[in-house]
Amino acid sequence: MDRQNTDPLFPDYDPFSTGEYSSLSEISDLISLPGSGDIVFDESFGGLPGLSGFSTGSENGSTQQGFGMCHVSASQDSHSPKVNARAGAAGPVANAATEYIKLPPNTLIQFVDGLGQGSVRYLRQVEVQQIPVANQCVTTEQKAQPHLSLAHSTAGPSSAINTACDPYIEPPCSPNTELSAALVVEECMKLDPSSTNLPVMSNFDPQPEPSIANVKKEGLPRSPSIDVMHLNDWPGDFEFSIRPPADLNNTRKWCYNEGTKRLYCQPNVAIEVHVTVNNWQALVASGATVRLCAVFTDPHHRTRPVKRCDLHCQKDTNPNREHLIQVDSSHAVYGYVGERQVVSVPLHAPPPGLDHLTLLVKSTCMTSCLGGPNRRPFAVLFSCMIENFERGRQILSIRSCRNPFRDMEDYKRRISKNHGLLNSSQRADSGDGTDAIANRVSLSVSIPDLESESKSDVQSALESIRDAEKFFNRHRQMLKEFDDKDLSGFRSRHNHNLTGGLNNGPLSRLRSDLTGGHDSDALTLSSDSETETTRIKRLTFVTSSQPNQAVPAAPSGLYCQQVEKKYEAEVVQYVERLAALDRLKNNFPELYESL
Amino acid sequence: MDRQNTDPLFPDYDPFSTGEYSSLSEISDLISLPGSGDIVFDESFGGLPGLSGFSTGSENGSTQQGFGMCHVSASQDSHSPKVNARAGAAGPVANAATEYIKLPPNTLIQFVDGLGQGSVRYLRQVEVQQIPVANQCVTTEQKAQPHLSLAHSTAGPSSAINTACDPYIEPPCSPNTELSAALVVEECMKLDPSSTNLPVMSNFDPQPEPSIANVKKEGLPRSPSIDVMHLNDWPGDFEFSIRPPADLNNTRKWCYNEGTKRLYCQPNVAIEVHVTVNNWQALVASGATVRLCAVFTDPHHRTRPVKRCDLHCQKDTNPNREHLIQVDSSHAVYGYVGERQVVSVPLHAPPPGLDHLTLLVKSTCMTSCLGGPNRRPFAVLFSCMIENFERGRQILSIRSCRNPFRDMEDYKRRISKNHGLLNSSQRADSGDGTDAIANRVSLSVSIPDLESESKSDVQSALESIRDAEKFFNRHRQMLKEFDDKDLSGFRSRHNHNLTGGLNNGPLSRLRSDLTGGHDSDALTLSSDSETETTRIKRLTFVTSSQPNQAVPAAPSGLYCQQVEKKYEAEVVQYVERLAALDRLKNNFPELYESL
DNA sequence: CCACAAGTAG
DNA sequence: CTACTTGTGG
Ligand SMILES: [Zn+2]
Ligand SMILES: [Zn+2]
Repeated sequence: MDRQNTDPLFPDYDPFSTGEYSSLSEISDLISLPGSGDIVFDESFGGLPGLSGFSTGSENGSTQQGFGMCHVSASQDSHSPKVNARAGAAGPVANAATEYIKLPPNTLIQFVDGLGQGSVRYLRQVEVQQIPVANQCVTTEQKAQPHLSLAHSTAGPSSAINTACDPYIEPPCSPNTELSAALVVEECMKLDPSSTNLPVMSNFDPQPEPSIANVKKEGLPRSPSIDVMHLNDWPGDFEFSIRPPADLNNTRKWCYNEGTKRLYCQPNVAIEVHVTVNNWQALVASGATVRLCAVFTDPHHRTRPVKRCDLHCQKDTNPNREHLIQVDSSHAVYGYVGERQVVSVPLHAPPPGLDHLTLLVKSTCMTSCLGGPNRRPFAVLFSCMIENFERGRQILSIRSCRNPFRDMEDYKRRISKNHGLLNSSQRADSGDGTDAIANRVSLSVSIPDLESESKSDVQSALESIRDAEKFFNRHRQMLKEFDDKDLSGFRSRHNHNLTGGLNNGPLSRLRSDLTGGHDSDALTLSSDSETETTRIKRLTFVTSSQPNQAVPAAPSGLYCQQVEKKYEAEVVQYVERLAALDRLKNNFPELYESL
Repeated sequence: MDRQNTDPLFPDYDPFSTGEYSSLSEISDLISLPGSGDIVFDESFGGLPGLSGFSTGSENGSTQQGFGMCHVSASQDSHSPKVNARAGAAGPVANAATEYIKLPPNTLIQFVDGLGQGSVRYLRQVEVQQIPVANQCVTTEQKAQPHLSLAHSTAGPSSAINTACDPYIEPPCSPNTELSAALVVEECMKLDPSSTNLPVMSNFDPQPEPSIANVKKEGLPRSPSIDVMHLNDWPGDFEFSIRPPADLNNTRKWCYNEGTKRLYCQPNVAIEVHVTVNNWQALVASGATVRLCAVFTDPHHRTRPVKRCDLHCQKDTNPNREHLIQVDSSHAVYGYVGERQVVSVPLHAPPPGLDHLTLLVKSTCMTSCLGGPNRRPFAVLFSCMIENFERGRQILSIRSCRNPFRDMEDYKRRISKNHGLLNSSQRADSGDGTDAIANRVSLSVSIPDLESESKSDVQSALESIRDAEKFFNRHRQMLKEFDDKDLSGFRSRHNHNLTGGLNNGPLSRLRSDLTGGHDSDALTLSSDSETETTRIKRLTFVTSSQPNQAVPAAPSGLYCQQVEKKYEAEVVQYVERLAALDRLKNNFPELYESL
């Protein structure tokens, strides 16, 4: 995976050029690994194009503010130390099971452990492999040596049950894995992820009796560290839950995808979110609040706080203008937990007849805002807080954009297309589409025999349709360019003829060319239903050098189109596409109508 | 022209809602017009969505920094005062001769004249009409009452000769017009611009003898006020001129459009610009410099300084990081003229054998940078400065973007397309393209008879080609959606059958549908050159209910394609497009090859 | 260099 | 809602 520097402001900076860097073993000497510890990537690292930070869970297993750490495990082989860490790559990251990014050279690595700290500038590029979540985090040489569990309390987000969450959000994983969604840093070497797979320890624990006082507070996450590593719904003892707007949406300002559980909304448009718990009295009496906090769903940016972009922040005049996520309520309290913006709304009993509270939640920036979310998808973490302890959480994935409906549809399309392409993406591609004219021949009706094909029927059908798309795409492009180029060049040369030109001038020649000479050249099209009165004067299709010929009579119900032989391939292909579509319409109307 | 609020951050704010505002006459009472004066729109005005400022020339007739003023002329009728002003509307503005924008209500208007100042909040919406440049600025009721010339010196930019400039740049206009490119504010009333047109006073003056000392400095623009209202080339006494990179460009980082005289370049990529004068000795001896200053080409933003965007400015670490336009030279001096960033490079004699100096000019932001140029095209004003007097100027229109080549081509395309559409845009459009299937019929071969058409031949040909484009576009879109939707729905329902399904299962049914049932249904295609060995097994085109029929023999050189009658229209149209293209290729190869 | 993403305008 | 614009990624 070659990642290029595409930063518009530093086009000449190549963070991944090779040849001048020392080896990883040099690094290991420099930092003289003491066995295990943490590596901190400082701000300068985060400022490098292509990478936005580096972090890992700390010993207490929870979140990390700002730029993170790498947990370092000393390898048995002292010559090839390995680093367990999370790395953040800027920009969208594919959901592939295994993903490699590269660390730019000259990254300043600060090493921290119990004995003190040091720093080292890492000079050589390195690849970072993302190990799928819910797999144990191990290094290559360490033969699947499972880390011992740190024995978290049974309560808390990591012991959640609800696994249905946004696809961007990693499924819940065992708290035993000290570093979930971990990355293995190693020197230019890719691992087969299957070799490092470990069985997932699913420690499902029965919920204790819901109560305020009796809960073991040591086991609950304390407020100053929001656990952003486990973005799974966790109703908790009080069955805290949120209900996104699941109903009538007459405006075009937001929409909700039930399948992906993602809310698409325009910025600064408040969305109703219903909050329910199982014991309003107890919670209200205890001063419980709902705390909202934005978190990047992508694990690579998980540890970075989600902020507003500078531009919109400056334009805003509200006192809470720094806050990306806001709640339209006079009771809303805006604050910070570390660098993370949070807004809290005290719980109060819902009005009689209702079992839920309604929060008017809005995002004040767009997911795409540069300098803010910066195209990184994020979610809002709804936490039920009692005395600064989190007693339940719910995730609402949010995409704040100008065209919510369009984007939701586009997303669905993309997903289904990716699914369709998954198994057939490796086939030999017919024609690379560099030259519309020259390649047209190669597109000629080379539909493989489906009967003897080893590929699945659906795949073959899909490829056929995809070919059709390419085909039309190419023609469209050609015509477009023709249109543009033609007239710009043409008009400049023949501009004097534009009005009142003679019939034998260049323009009339063009006209004649376009109409095929004169109407008597036109092929009469045989058709048994077209009447003379409805027939429109048509352009002819034979070249002017081709004399008109008698048209063979078409069988009833069929239409016979005569064209020059050189057009045969294209016409065949075109008609084939038409027919395939039509057949699908007839035989799978439910599929077709969904278009 | 209804302009809607599309600011993503204030979607609910409607600056143009009506019904709650007082009338313009109320305003007139409040400000009690003293005859004439200036109205100042403050920062809060500029912060409103849809408008970026309001300004006019002051009494000395030159530029205005920051938010500008309206010159107010008391009307004879005291009940309807009129305001002459320039208004700046955010966002791209069409180049139409007459353009209306609206002033949002509650705009704070500060009135300033010799007697003092006052302010008023203007409560009612107002329309502002842009009068084309080089027209006298008059108000409606004032019957074309020409302002007396302020008698500028004959030297200076406004008396320039060179009128060849970027299309975005307004042509030079007479200095007599106190407010060029002026706007007339009036209450919800549009004017016929022709009724206010005044004859343009073209005061072309012979150039005085070139010299340093003898020039009448009072007539030359002094440095603190850069004249941005006349963005035309003005070589001046010393024949100051610049030459953009007119030659070999092997990189893909920039390009130059000779026709529009616009430079397309990536940000932070230095471009060679050659500077020539007719007397190096005199200029160098007098300490002359070349001063570069960015100016928005659009008259609506002309008076606003061009700045870098905050994001890129913050990321930069150079001392000159605030400067959008930079010169790669150790002699470059960065400074400000008012709010405008300028960079000056002292002139020195070119090396022997050369007649020009080379400046390495670069833009550090993109034209599209939000918070900076913000998609507003700008140009670099090259001024030959001697003792803070401008003695010559040249304009270089610049577009700084990521894909210079693509954008240049796109621009050419757009221009030529607009030209092509200019006279035929009012024709009844066939099919609005909302439904691909339903509208396909309406697209059926309705090519008008070119012989009897009153439109020009070229226009007709163009329309035909454009129709073809639409046609292909529609098909492509349909196929694309079909592709996407089809498999997503299909796979979810038939996923269990994807491997090892029986031949009579749903998949085999789909396959059969796609292949037209079985191969024996295929129409054999009559063609006199296709051999059996090269023939590829084809999908069939008739529906399964349609029995196979004998294919009529095609005439030699022709190919006969039989299809169901319902496909007739589409096939006819398709073939027609093919043939039209081909004919153009044969008869106008020079046009075709330029594709 | 192409396709996609996503804001913007009519 | 459609088309266009324009940065981004492969
Ligand atoms: Zn923003
Ligand atoms: Zn910028």
